[in-house]
Amino acid sequence: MSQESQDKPTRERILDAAEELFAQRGFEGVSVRQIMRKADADVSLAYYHFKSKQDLFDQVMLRRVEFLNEIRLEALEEVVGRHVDDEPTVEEIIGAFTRPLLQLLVDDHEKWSYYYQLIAQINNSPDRGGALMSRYFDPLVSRFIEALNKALPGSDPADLYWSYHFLSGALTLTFAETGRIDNLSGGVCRSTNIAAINERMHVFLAAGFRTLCSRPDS
Amino acid sequence: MSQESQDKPTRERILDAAEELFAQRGFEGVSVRQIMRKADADVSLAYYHFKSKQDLFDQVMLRRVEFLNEIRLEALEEVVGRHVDDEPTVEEIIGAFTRPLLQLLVDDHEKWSYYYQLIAQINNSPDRGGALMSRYFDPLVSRFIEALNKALPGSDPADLYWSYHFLSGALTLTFAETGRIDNLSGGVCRSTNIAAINERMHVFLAAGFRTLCSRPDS
DNA sequence: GCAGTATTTCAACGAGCGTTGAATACTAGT
DNA sequence: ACTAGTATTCAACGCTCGTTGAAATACTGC
Repeated sequence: MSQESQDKPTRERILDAAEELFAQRGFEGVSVRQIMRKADADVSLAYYHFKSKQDLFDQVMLRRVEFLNEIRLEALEEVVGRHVDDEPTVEEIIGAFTRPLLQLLVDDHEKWSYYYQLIAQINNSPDRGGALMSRYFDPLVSRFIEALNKALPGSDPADLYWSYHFLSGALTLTFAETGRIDNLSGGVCRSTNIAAINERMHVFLAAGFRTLCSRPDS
Repeated sequence: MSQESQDKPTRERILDAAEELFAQRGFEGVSVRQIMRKADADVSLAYYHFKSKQDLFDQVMLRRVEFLNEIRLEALEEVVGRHVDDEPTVEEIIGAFTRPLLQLLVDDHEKWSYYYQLIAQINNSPDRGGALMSRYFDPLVSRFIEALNKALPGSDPADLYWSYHFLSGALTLTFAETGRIDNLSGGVCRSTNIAAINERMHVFLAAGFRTLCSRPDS
C-alpha cells in the first residue's frame, strides 16, 4: 500500500493515484471515482483540476516524459562527446538509452515503477499505442538510431528499425514487472531485480543489433 | 472491416467479435453490449452461451491456445529429432518457437492477428498478465528453455530465463501490430510485413541468447 | 475585517453497465 | 400433431459511469 493523503497538493495526489491505477488496469479499467477515492478527494475535484478523464490521463503521461527524454538525450550526448575521433560502440549507445531509466528505478522505485508500467501497456496496445509512443518518444529514438547507424556503418535502415523494435519490446516488457519471469524461473529471476537486468539487457540487445545489422546483404 | 453475421454458429460469432474487441481495447474497455452488437445478436445471448463476461474472455483465450502449444511443441520435436548425435542450434530452437506463429499469420491473418494482439496486451499487463501467461504458456516455454540449455551448455539459468524474457517482449510487441515502427521508420518498415519479421527476428534473438548465455562467469 | 479568488463539497443528470427471468421461436423424434 | 430440448427475443433490475452546476468553505492581500 502506498501512503496517500500526505501534505502534497491535491493535483499531485490525483496524478499519483491516477498513475498507479491506470498503470495497473488501463484507461478504461479505472473509473474517475476510484482514482479520487485513492487520492482521498471528492469526485468533482477531478474536473476542477483537469478537463476530463482523458485530460487527466494525458497529464499523467506528460508529467514525466519530458524529464525522461532530457536525461536520455544527455546520456547520449555524453557518450558521443567521449569520442572525438571515432564513434561510440553499440553497447555504449544502448547503455545510454536504457541505463538512465534503470537508474531512476533504483533511485526511487515508488516514483517511477507505475509510470514505466503504464508505458509498457501503451507500447503494446493495438488501439492507440503506436501513435502515443511515437508522439512522446520518436524524436529521441530517432537520435539514437542515427547514432547506431554511425556505429554500424553500411547497415540496412530496415534492419536498424526492426532491431530497435525488438529492443523496445524487450525493454517495455521488463518495465511491465508482470512477475511472469518469477513464475517461469521458479524464483531464480525476479521482475524487480534491477541489478540483474542491468547486467544483462544491454548485452543481449547489443548482440542482436550487431548481428542483425552487420549481416551480409541478402 | 470484417464481415460478421455469416452462417457461422452464434457462439463462434460471439467469440470472434469478443476476440477482436478485447484485443483492441482490453477486457474493461469493451462492454458485452458492444460485443453482441458486433456479433449481430441479442445481449442476453452472451449469457446463454457463456456464464459471464469473464467466462467469455476465458473462452476466447482457450479457443486457440491449445492448438498453438501443439504445433510449437511439434516444431520443437521436429528439430530435436533431426539431430541424433548432436543438439540443435540456438537458431533452430528459436525458429521452432517463433516460426509456427508467423506462419499462421501468413496463412490466415484475419483469424490470428486479433488473438496475437490480445496475447501482446496480456503479456504486458501488470495486473494479471504474468499469471495468465504463465498458466497458458509456461509448460511449453519450459520445454524450449530446456532445449536451449542443451544448445548452450554450462549457461547460468538466470541468463537463460532473462534471455527468454527479452525474447518474449520482442515477440509480443511484434504481434501487437501497433504501427509504431511504421511511424518511426517513415514507412520503411511495416508492422504487418511478416516476411521482413521472419527474416530478422530469429537472427536478432539468437545472437542475444548466444552472447548473453555464453559470456564468461562474472 | 473585508473583498476576491482558489479550492472543495454536495447533489444530481442521463447513459450505459453486467446480468437475469420469463416468454417466444425453432428443430427433432415420435 | 405433440413433445422436448435448444436457441433466441424482450423487458427490466440495481448499479456505476463521466460529467456538471451551484453552494459552501478556505485562503490571500489590503
